[in-house]
Amino acid sequence: MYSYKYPHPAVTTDSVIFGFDGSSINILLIERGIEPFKGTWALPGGFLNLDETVEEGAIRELREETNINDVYLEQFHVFSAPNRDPRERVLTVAFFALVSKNDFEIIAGDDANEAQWFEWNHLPPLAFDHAEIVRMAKEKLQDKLRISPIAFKLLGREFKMDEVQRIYELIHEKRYDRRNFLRKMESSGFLKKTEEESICRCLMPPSVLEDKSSPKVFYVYSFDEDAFNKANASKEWRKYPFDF
Amino acid sequence: MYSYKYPHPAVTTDSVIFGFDGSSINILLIERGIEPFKGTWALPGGFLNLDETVEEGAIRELREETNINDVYLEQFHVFSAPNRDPRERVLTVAFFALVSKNDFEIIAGDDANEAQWFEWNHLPPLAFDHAEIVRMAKEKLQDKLRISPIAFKLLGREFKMDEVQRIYELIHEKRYDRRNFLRKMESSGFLKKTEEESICRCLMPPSVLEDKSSPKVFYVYSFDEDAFNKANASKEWRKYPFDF
DNA sequence: GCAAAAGTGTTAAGCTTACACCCATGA
DNA sequence: TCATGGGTGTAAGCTTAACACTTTTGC
Repeated sequence: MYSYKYPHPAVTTDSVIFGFDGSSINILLIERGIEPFKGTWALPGGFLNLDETVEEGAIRELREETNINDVYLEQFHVFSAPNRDPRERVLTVAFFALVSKNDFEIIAGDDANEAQWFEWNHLPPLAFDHAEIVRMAKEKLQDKLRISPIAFKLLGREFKMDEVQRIYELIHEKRYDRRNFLRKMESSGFLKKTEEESICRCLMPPSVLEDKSSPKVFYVYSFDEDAFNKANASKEWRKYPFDF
Repeated sequence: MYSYKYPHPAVTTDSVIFGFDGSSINILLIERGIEPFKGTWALPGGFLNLDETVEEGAIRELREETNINDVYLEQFHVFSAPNRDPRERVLTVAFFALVSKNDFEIIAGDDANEAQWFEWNHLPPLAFDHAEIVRMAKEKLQDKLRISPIAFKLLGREFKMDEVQRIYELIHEKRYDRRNFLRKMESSGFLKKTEEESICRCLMPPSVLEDKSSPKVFYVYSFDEDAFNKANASKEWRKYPFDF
């Protein structure tokens, strides 16, 4: 037992993991294996250890519960309604994470029966106040997308421009003109167009590569994170290259 | 004594209160009356009660420690390094608040020796990790200022346009052209220009009002919060009317 | 009287938006 | 061959940025 002179709340972290699969945005949920809300879908997360920061706790829980490692993670809000957990006073620090869905093999662990992706507009009923947490995560993601090149964290190292456009369209719930989108994105100066030669090697399935009869060329891009960080530090760039 | 099966961190709230006095931005600090860091300046804040949200806790602490009531308050980050407080594991939810400095009479209360405003670029050494908290608060304030009409919370109900401009210049550390600033601000559509007649009544000291010899007319504005909220809800407005 | 602040328009450059056709690919 | 996706340019409208002089006020 741990005793304190004054009452202390329990503290958890919960993570809204957004995963893009090339055509839709998904959120990773786990089915709770223990009470309360046993059998209900919930955000991955859990109690904070006393020797770790909330960031470290969130990362650990992701690894333990879903087998997801090494992702972009950002805290966005504390949810603290006194009765949000029926067991005791539990305050949660909410994070969102962005991943390329296909980069991970999801494996449910620990006190989760199952871990599964859901299309982000068709989530099942959620435990606790997790629906509210998801709602706010979407809002914060939208805001953040406008001012930083966060979209690329939903993609692999190389990607086609229309995948980027799809992400912006899904998050902002808006359609964009293909040519205008391309032009503005390229003019940010942080996207490298991969040499056409290498394109075939990178993205085509082997069966296609072997057929030398046609070029099969598409432009493939990668995000130049170093260039961005340098420009960002010196504050010498257009106000909002990623505001669409 | 309060006992738990698992260890729980203590939870506090800390608030960075930005106050504008017409020419500079200030931060309200208290001098700690108790150990640790007794006699050192620190952000107002304190331990969370178990029957209140973090927002309610932050508001209560402000009232108790500084006599500030009824302000705009927004949480922006959780600071959770395991050793940030020498006493025990303490995790803090940081808020920032915006006030018109002259609206409040600051009275130190509780476990504070004194409460005092400091020009925000000349703060004394701070207790705990409060310098880091202030640093991040300034960053978040800058971001938030770009996308929302938060500047007006630093001003009274009526204000002159150059006060608004001064706020933007101080926060973004940048000078703006007076005419361009005025034009863009007015074109947001959310500023009401007070009738010139009423200006004399509102802002002039009585001694000046009695001297009828000259008009003493300045344009005075107020922010139309209702119009903004309505427009904001319907999402039918220019992308960033407040991005300077 | 003099220094400081408030009022006021125009122009050029840059950015955003709208729009249509051709070619290659895969079914 | 037909539907789909990917590649490409231009013109109009809007927003921003740069710029100076006059009047009023407070000292």
